[in-house]
Amino acid sequence: MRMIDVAREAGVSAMTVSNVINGRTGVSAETRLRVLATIADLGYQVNHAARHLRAGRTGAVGLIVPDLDGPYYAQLATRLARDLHERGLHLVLEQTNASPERELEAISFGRLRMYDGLIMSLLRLDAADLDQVSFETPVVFIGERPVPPAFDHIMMDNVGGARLATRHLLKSGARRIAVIGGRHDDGTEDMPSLRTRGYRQAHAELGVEIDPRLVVEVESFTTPSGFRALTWLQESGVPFDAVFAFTDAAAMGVLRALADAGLQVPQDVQVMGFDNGTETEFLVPRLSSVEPGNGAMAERIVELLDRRMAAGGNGGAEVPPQVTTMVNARLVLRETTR
Amino acid sequence: MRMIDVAREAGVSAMTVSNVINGRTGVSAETRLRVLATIADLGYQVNHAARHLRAGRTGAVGLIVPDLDGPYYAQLATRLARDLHERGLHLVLEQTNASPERELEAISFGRLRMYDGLIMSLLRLDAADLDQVSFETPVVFIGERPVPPAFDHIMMDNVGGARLATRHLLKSGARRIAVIGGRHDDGTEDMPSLRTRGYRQAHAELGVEIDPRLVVEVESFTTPSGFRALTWLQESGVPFDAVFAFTDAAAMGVLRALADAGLQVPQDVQVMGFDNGTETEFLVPRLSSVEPGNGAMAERIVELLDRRMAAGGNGGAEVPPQVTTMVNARLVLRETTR
DNA sequence: TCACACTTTGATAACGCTCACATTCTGAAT
DNA sequence: ATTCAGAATGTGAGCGTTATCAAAGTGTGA
Repeated sequence: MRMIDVAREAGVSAMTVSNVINGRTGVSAETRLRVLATIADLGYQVNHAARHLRAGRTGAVGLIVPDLDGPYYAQLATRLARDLHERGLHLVLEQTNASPERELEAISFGRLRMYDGLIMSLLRLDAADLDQVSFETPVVFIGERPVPPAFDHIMMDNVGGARLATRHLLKSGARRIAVIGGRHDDGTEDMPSLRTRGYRQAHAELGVEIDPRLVVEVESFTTPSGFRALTWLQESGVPFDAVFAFTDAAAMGVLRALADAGLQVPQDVQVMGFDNGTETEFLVPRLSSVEPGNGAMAERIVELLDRRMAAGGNGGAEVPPQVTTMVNARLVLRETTR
Repeated sequence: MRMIDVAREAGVSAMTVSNVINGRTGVSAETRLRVLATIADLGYQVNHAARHLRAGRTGAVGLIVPDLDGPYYAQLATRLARDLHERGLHLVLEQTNASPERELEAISFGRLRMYDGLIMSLLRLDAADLDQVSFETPVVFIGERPVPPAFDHIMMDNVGGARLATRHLLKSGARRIAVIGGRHDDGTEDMPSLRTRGYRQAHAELGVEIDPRLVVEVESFTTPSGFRALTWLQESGVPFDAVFAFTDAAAMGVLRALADAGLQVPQDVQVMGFDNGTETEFLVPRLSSVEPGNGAMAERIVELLDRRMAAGGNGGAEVPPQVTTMVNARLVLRETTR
């Protein structure tokens, strides 16, 4: 079943059928109706491959994320899929497992051409690696790795959110806030560094000293990782009266480790997460968390991508690249804080 | 940059380049090396759209699931993506939000052609709806909805797993086991009915009566749904000494509701989940669960799909459709059971 | 009646690849 | 030398769509 078959049946040319299907102007209402009826009649469906080959459009948007088993990206994917579906686009998922090779592979030219647009969360690659890649495909980067200036980039309000969370803990009496995923050096502009910066700012503002032993670096921000980090901290004998975990997933591991240690939350130790995922509401005890504006962020991503897809490519003069930092982080206080 | 450009540069025809790229026989080692060198030299990448149009292959496998924000499908997707990647295939995700319209849309002919193969988890559609759809694309169904006999179908050991779980609860002294997601009628062959059947079998074997009020039907198997179900049960005043939730996600909601009610787990009430997701290990208390053989299931899915993709289509005489029921369900006992 | 603008429709040629088949080459057997 | 099998390589067509531009149809004013 090809377009030409529909055309023959409707007594028009393939071009007219194409025009009807793509909503182009220059088709009389009468013809349009006849063609539409024939399409419905024959149950015709366009061949995406042919359209892609000829027109260079695929109708698919790639989302490249480090993992999907954690709650954060799965929830982001769900939101994005919904928003893109409204615009007639598909979401195709690729996982990199946070490996630089897989990140590079995912943005390789051949792969890129599979998509009309790309939403990419980098964890390992940085600007230098990206410079080699010439993006004709519109891309929106999310996350905190530095990105070449030609690209759209959306970041959470990491500093602000972390500052807010830390202020709250300090004001509620905590004086020794362990930070799971923090960084000792403030050199890089990645998520851990930025959130640590907010943590430090809040301490500075309220005049509280930070014991560097409270800053626990971790390899990943998963639940097992959070569990291990807190177990290690506990065993190392450093006293603490609050824990700020840089993701909800890690906070879940922290809660588990605290329960194992027989510590009461929030009486003995307060706990704060980051992301405000749907699961926080159901943990025991319910996790207080930083809501970074997840819904607004997904909308903004799709909006930026749409704009750039309409324009054609990245860094064009017509559509200057946007760097958006979400600024609406707020706290959602539940049972793990006083 | 086209294949013909590589061919010209290497002093061969496009067909030879194609043969090299696709690993076909009939190319001398010398020529192959020269072509490969030229490809690397020019940085050539095949155009998937053209290949797809001409050869009818896409290199992509679709996974159609009701949701991704819950842990179960996200973890399944992660496993599948890994196994498929090993075979040079992509995983493309589509969510149906458990709506029949979206399920039908996902298996519509036009969509199907985007994929070399499809892994489909049905929740709402049944055999009658599927009969209308002529599948040329290889499909493997997962989950418990009945499926036309022409298709491959993989099911968990629902009855066995539920029986195992219920036996354990009964043997550890429970006499009033609430079942979240159970079915009162045993008519349909879907997941809730099958697991309820295992629950009934275990009771029959050990000669324990079931109070029908303990069988709580739910709309979905999410955490909020589990929470609501248990809250409702609690408020309705029906006594119970154990809860068997048909998914870990629902069990998580149950644990939260029990904590709200001030009930101790497992002293007052034992809790058992199903799926043995990665999060069970970190809940407070750690959730005992039925491990249905998730890893083996993902492998089996890919294996079946691969076989059928090699063969061409569904229900062919050469490759008779397989209905596989995984039989290796086992219990993983943690802290929510005695 | 004719010229002219404007709207609607159609013919043709790609897009880049691979299938089917044709051709050339190699070396051993006759 | 000649034949021939088998391996290596090339030729040409066409997958289904859409961009371009040409052609036909429609109506208006001189």
